[in-house]
Amino acid sequence: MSFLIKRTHRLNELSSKNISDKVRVMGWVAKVRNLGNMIFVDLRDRYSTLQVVFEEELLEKASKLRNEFVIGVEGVVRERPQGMINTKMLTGSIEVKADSLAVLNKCEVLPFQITDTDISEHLRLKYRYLDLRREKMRRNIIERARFTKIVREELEREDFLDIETPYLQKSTPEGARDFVVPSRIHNGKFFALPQSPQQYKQILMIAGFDRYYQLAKCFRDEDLRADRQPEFTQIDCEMSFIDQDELLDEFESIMKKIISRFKNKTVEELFPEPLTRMTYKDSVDYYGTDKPDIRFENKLVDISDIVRGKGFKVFDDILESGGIVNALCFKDSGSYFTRKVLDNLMTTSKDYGLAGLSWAKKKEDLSWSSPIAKYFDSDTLSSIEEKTGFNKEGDTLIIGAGPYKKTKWGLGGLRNFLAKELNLYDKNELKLLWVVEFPMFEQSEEDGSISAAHHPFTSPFREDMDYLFTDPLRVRSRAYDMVLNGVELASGSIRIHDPETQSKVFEAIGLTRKEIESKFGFLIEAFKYGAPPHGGIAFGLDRLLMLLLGEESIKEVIPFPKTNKAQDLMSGAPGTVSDKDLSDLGIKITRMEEESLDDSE
RNA sequence: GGGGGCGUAGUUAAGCUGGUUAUAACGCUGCCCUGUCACGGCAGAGGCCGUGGGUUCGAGCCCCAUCGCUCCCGCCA
Repeated sequence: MSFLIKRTHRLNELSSKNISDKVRVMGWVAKVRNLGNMIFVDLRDRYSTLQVVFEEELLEKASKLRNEFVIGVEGVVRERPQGMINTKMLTGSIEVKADSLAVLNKCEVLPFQITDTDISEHLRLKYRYLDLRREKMRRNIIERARFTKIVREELEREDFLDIETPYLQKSTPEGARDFVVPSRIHNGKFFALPQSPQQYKQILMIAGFDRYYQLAKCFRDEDLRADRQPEFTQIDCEMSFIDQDELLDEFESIMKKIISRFKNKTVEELFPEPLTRMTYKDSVDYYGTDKPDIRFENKLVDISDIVRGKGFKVFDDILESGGIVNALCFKDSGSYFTRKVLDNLMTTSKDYGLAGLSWAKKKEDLSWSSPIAKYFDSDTLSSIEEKTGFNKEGDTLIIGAGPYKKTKWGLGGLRNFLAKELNLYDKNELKLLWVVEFPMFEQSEEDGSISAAHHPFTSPFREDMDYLFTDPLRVRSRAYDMVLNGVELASGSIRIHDPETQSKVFEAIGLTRKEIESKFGFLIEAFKYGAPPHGGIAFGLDRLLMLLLGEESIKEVIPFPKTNKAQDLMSGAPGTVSDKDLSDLGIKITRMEEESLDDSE
């Protein structure tokens, strides 16, 4: 190619300022429009798209071009003729008249068109490199980079220090299943990939790096969801010499700045108010979840005391055995809640773990249309109206009754479901809040065992310490979540920093002294050498981006995600390893599914 | 581990109550076309209807099994 042209131009650099310039451009053929004696090619690179025009002696060569060929073109930038300006294109007022054309690489018949929007996820993941050429994915990947840059800048502005922690760690007994890595040098022993850099970041606090952050890859060997991948990225943070309120203030401010900058808005525009700090108890009471979506009101209203002993046996039996009766009021929703919808809702409610559901609708004359109204006198009905706001024509009341937890969480699920159906919120609104005062422990429904609700390094409320062994479920923890539009965005806690408390908590979750020593001995040992008070938080980067970009799945913001069966369709991972590697590792496979023997796919 | 949805040309879909040669759009191949930008026109190729079994005179359609993808529950400190 010509030595007069020093370099290849990025397509977004070219504009009407370059008219008459001789330029070289390279990229992919996005579209060919062959008019016979004139061929237009839309050329695409990472930055933009540009129309290239082929005429005369280049016609024959250009007529062979197909979608996704990689080409290099030298030519002259010129203005498009009058009326031929494409306002949808960044470079729509200009074009390049080609003087020469080099086909740098051809492209086979594509498994899908780059411009297609409705491709099966299977194909997209198998040909991820093609998928990533699509406009939306290209934008998402670029936006991800822009976002992490803002994250780093805002954290570093507050003196957070980027420090790496190891990927090969010790396996821990608590929490999710570990991805395990066998050790060759120590046959029979294993590393685990980190579920989070939790213990190392606490050690960093003890080492004196009072503000740490890391964009840390984390690994959990659990089943996948639309918002869950086996490896994902967290904005992992830890800081010393703070109490919970200071920490929440600090991260509230940082996160508001990060999101606002990313959205090109001011903090005042996006988050005019300080964030609500809702207790876990209130969150469950009013929203039936620990991650409430507060873009819409519709709180759960407890009407247990109103209906108690009024002669409706179903409710009375439930209340007598310690259950509750709760209602959800949807204003002006009569046209949605047809008889058919209400019947279907009975089935839907079972998906959310509710045993049953009742309902009431306000008729034109403000009387009740409801299968249960006949059991109650008018005083009771008006008490319910007063407490729930069920008072205008077209209002609908959804009533659930049963054990406390099941009923709250069930109605909470229904609340989200119905809000979506009824379009009760603005999709573009961002509603952040804190949920605080989580319980320290939770009890397994299977075997009744006690485990840490957050993780066992979380500091319990000092005033609840007395219940640690007598009534552990009553102990509250200094753990907190940041919630965005009903999605858990971040999770953190003030940590334990003295060896005695840490040992007690390990004991409370049933670890023996020996287990504590072998798994966490180094941490307890470290606490003995001047551990500062500290706490931290970790934000799910993928989830946050998913919400900010309006995507439904984190696969849309991760360059190379796994399928729901935790496979990489492009590379075929996971695969088998050679017998030699296995024997080096001292590993013998005793049970192997037949399909995994055949690694050819 | 459990439940729901989907599987038909390269792709996205249609295919009625089981009935002739399984449709369409985009893509692909060839020809025509000098201002297109969803270019247009003409002609054409392309299918083990995921796979295996069954019911039936007859199956893309019904039944059973199986595989794959996907969503949800369990699980995810």
